[in-house]
Amino acid sequence: MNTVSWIANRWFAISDGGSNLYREPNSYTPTSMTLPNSESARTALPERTYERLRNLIVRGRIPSGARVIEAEVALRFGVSRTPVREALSRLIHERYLVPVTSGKRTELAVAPFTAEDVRELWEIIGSLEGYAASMTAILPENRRLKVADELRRINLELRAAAAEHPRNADKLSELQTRFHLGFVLETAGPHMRSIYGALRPQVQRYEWIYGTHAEADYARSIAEHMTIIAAIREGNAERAQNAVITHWHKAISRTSDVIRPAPFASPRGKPRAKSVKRKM
Amino acid sequence: MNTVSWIANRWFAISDGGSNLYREPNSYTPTSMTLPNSESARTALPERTYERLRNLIVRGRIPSGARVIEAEVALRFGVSRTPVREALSRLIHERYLVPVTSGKRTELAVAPFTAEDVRELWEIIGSLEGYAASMTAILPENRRLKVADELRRINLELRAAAAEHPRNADKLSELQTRFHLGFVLETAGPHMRSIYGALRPQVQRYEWIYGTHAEADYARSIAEHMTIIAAIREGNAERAQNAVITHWHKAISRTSDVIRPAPFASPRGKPRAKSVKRKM
DNA sequence: AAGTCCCCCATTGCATACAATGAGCCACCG
DNA sequence: CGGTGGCTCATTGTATGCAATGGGGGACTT
Repeated sequence: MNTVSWIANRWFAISDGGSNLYREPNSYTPTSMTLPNSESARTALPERTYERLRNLIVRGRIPSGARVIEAEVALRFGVSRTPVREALSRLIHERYLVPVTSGKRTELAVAPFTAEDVRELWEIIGSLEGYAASMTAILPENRRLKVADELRRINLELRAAAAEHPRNADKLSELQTRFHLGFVLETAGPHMRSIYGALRPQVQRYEWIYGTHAEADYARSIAEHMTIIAAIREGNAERAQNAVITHWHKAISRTSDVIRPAPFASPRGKPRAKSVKRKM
Repeated sequence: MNTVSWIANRWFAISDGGSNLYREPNSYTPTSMTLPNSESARTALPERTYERLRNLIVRGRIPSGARVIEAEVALRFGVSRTPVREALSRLIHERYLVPVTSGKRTELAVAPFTAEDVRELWEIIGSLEGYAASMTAILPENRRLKVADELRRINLELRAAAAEHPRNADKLSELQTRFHLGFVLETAGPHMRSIYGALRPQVQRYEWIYGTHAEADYARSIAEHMTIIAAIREGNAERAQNAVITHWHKAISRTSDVIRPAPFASPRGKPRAKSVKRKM
């Protein structure tokens, strides 16, 4: 009765970018969206595993609702379950993965897309970016102008990418992310980087899905970006903050409109791996 | 030259509250600040370990700068290193712990108090709470009034606690936290809960230290709280948001003033545990 | 054929084993 | 007596072992 109905099937044969086995025709090399993390993360493997998995999720390679199994990831990535476990734990806390079982053992699946998530995430990121934009707008003029120029460049790239046929969802969502990183990182301290770095890819995940819809509109978003750039250029903190918050508010409906209510469940019962063997 | 100079000594013989070995005379039973986390966290042990450690840090029982050692925690808590590792990883990402080594092996210490942290944390939490307060202020009148009454009750408790001699830093920081939780949780979705739940105890940690200073002022803070309550009561979203943001801005200087620049380093060299043995 | 029960195994949770690293200390040398 | 280089062990990083759980499918009954 309380069954989670959106659990999808397995995600096999997925190109990763991490282990460059295969690169899709329409692929776009990600600029390692992980923020320049001053002090290096704890270790290599858990961090790397986290990034690879998150990239797969954000860029739709592991679809919403798919089960994610520790041993399977470990096998595919060629590491033991321990670092995978650490990565999964982090992905749970950042809400890329959600538990799908009731009992003690927690089985995991990629979080579904929901309209409530859009509203909440967009509001939160609006607040944070609004503050960041206002801080950026009061930087010394030379830095402001440099940021504005960079943002303008990215925005033009975005316009070009939106005009392509077919569109490249990887590239589009990546450029949108880079635009916002462009002014947020300018003034962010370590806490902001940490929070924003965990949150922004959540948004990017929705942007990616948005980009796969043929009728997706980018013109309005690009125009709103220009307002933000102008405010930063002229050094008007309040206007910059308002422009950012307005941008995100307007984006809520644009995005919600193309979110499918819920992906379908698997054909019969919950799929279980046929056999996840040891390293072989 | 680049040595981390604030690494303090070990934290032994610390009362926990978790394993109720010993309760200090001036102690205050914490209302498990962990947010009501709808879907249960992954498991028992890592979550529980995380909470216990975070509580020890927030309430000053493991002092800023102290080394935290996996095996030692495991021993003291009576669990294996695996769940401890998961907890530590989370505490790192939420910036309660920081790496103190340069090489590959990451040794950990409790994050130092810094004035930059205060500024950044207070600004971030101000943005988030400002939004939350504005949402709370537009709730239906009956709920608003209920929230306002609850906030008023907590604020009076806080005033009473501030008048005690000697003051109880545990109780004071706990009440401050509960005041803010009082309106944030009212409208928070899962993402906000997750972010705020990781961030708020960081602030509480500073509030705790603040509370240990005899000359700490609470009157102004309590008065600002009343402004917030009034705005929520009358349903004025903009005023509520501004009241909250102003409150946090004013708190920045109050708090920074009592932050010692840096705790001192250990007498000679970095202390190492004499021997952390197996379960015995 | 439909229903029910039970057993099996896929998967997780936790503990432990093993390898690697690098900081301090001691011995030795100047 | 001060410097220095190598050794040792405290501590972390990763892998693996082992127990527990519970969902699903197959076997059995009717």
